[in-house]
Amino acid sequence: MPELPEVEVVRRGLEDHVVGRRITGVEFFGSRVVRRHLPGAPDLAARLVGRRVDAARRRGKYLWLVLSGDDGPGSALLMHLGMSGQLLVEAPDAPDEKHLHARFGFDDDGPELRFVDQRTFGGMAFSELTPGGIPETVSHIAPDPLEEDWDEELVVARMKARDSAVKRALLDQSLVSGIGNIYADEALWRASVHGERLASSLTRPALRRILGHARAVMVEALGEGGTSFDALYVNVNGASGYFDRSLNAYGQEGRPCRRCGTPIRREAFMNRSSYSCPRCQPRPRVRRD
DNA sequence: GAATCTTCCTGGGCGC
DNA sequence: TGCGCCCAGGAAGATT
Repeated sequence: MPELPEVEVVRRGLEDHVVGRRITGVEFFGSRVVRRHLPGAPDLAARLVGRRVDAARRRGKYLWLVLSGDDGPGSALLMHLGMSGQLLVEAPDAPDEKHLHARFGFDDDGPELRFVDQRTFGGMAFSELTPGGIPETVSHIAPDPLEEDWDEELVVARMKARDSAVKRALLDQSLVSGIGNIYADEALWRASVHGERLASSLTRPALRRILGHARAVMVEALGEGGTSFDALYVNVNGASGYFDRSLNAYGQEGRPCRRCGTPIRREAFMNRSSYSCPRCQPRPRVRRD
């Protein structure tokens, strides 16, 4: 599924193939893809037609296309890929995908942009931008570790004040964005910390280490993800090479830990799964869910 | 106000 | 073969 590195690959693809082009046609298939745009699909389409795409930006797993023609901070088409969303740049005569939800045509009659989503957790909406250039509807989302103005010390301080499990804090997008279940497990494995440890019980250096590992693993994934996509195909492919070769914990149940050889365990956590090494990442004495 | 839980959704994989 | 169930995931909104 698309995680932050994959979303960044998509953003770069949009920068290459969509920015600078003027939208001339918009089609939505079904209403679910625009469920966060309360005025509905016709309203969203009307807001987009005739607008040029000036930039493609990202925070965490949110993507947005900055639209031309506004005074002030501007406006954008905000998108989230959810679990299975794909943004594809394709020839207009290419066959429709089974789970096609939206199609955008441009004034140069070149490749169109399509939003395809099997599990329909993804979606899009129109949003005004704040003076800082962030869509208003996601202004509560904290910066992600790959942003230039990422303030690690601020995040460490806020985590230190958290009376909840450190993995829960890592997944809280208002604290730090872009870290999903996979990268949370990988960062905690690298730091040799169990995800149910209370964030407030960890030392500041330990929290720094965890955040540093989260950033590092995403940078490494971005490096690999960036090479596995065709230039004309803005793709999202969670099953690409990186996941097969480089994961140390996530999805590795029963396989030997690459550090100590102990079989990786899987545990239920927050209605999903957590993977960790029983020896390197001992569970805290008092379990917190 | 903070922390936690529920809900949304589809299709692959599995057991029977 | 076909049916039913479980699981995966992010984030908004509801609940504690």
